[in-house]
Amino acid sequence: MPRTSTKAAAPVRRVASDYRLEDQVGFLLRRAYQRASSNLVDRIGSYDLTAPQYATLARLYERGALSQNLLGRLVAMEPANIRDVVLRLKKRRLVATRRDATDKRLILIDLTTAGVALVEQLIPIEIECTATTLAPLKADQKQLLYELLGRLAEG
Amino acid sequence: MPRTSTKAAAPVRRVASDYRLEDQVGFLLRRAYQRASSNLVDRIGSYDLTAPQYATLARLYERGALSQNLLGRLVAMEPANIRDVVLRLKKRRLVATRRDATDKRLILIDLTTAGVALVEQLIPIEIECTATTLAPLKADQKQLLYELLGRLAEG
DNA sequence: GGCATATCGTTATGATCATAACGATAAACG
DNA sequence: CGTTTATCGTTATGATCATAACGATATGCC
Repeated sequence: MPRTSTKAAAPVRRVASDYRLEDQVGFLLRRAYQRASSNLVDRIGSYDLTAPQYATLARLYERGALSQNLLGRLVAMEPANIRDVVLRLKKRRLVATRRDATDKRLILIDLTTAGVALVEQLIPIEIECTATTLAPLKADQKQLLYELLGRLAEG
Repeated sequence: MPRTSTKAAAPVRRVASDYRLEDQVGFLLRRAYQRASSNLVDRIGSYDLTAPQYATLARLYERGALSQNLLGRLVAMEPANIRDVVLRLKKRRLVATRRDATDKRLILIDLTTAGVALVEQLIPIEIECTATTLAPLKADQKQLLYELLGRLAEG
C-alpha cells in the first residue's frame, strides 16, 4: 500500500500572515454541504434522485401545485435551473405540468400520483438522513446550528 | 408592477405530517453556501474568479507546490474536478505545472508570480467577504458556528 | 524479481449552478 | 386606451460537482 503522497510539504515560501482557508465560512459551508448531500445520496441514491430533485418534490408535496418560477424560488434555484430539474422529474413521470388558465405565462407544476407516493416513501429516509448528518452534534447544538444557518441564509 | 404570483396557494392536499423542508440541514447548508459564495463573487467577480478557484489558489499560497491530487483533497474536490480548475487557472497563467522527478505519476502545481500577486491582493478581500457573510451573527455566535460546521464537515 | 494492490491522473456522462439576453404575457399607470 | 415596466419561461454559455471506468506508475509483500 503506497503511502499517501504528502510529498514532504515544500517549504511555505510566502508570508501567509494570519490567513487560513479553513477560517473562511464559505469554505466550511461548502464542505458541510458536501457531507450532507452525500449522506442523502447514499440513502436515496438507489431511487436515482439528487438532493435538489428531492427538495423540489418535497416542496411540491408541502405546497401543492406551483408555478415553475415560484417553485424555483421556494427551493432556491434560478429559473434556468429549476427548469432542468422539472424536465427530469417530468420525464420520470414524478411531476406533471399544465398551463395556467388565466395567466398564460405560467406553467403549473404538480406531483403525479407516483410522485406523491415516492415523496411519502422518502420523507422518513430524509429525516433519518438529517439525523445522521447532525450526529456529531449534541441536541442543544443542533438547535443552535439551525438558528445560525437560518440567519446566514436570510442575510 | 404585477404582483408576485403566489397563486393563492392551492390547498395542501396531502398530510404533510411534521415534515418541513426547512428543517433539513442539507437544505439550510445549501442556501447558506449560496449566500457565502455570491458574497465572494460579488467582490472578486471582477477578477473573473469563482469561489473554488480562489480556494485552490489560496491553498497553493499556504502550502506551496502540491500534487494535483493532494491539492484536490485539500480543497475538497474530486480528481476530475480539480483537474478542470487547474486547467483554467493554468490557461490564465496563475499556476504552472511540472512533472515530479521521482514519481512520474504526479503533476506538481504551483502558483506563478502573477498567481502569488493575485492571491495577496485577494486575501484581504476574502477576509472582508467572510465578515460580510457573518455579519448577521454576534461575535460569540461566529465562533460557535465555526465549531459546529467543523464537526459536520469532518463527520 | 514478480505479482497483487494502491494511487495518480484522465475520460466520459450527467446533474447542478449562475448569468445574461431574449420574446411573450401581464400589470401599472397616465 | 396605450405605453411603460415587471414577470415568466427559454436559450446559451461556462463552471462546478459526483461517479465510474481506465491506463500508467508505485508500492507492498512474498
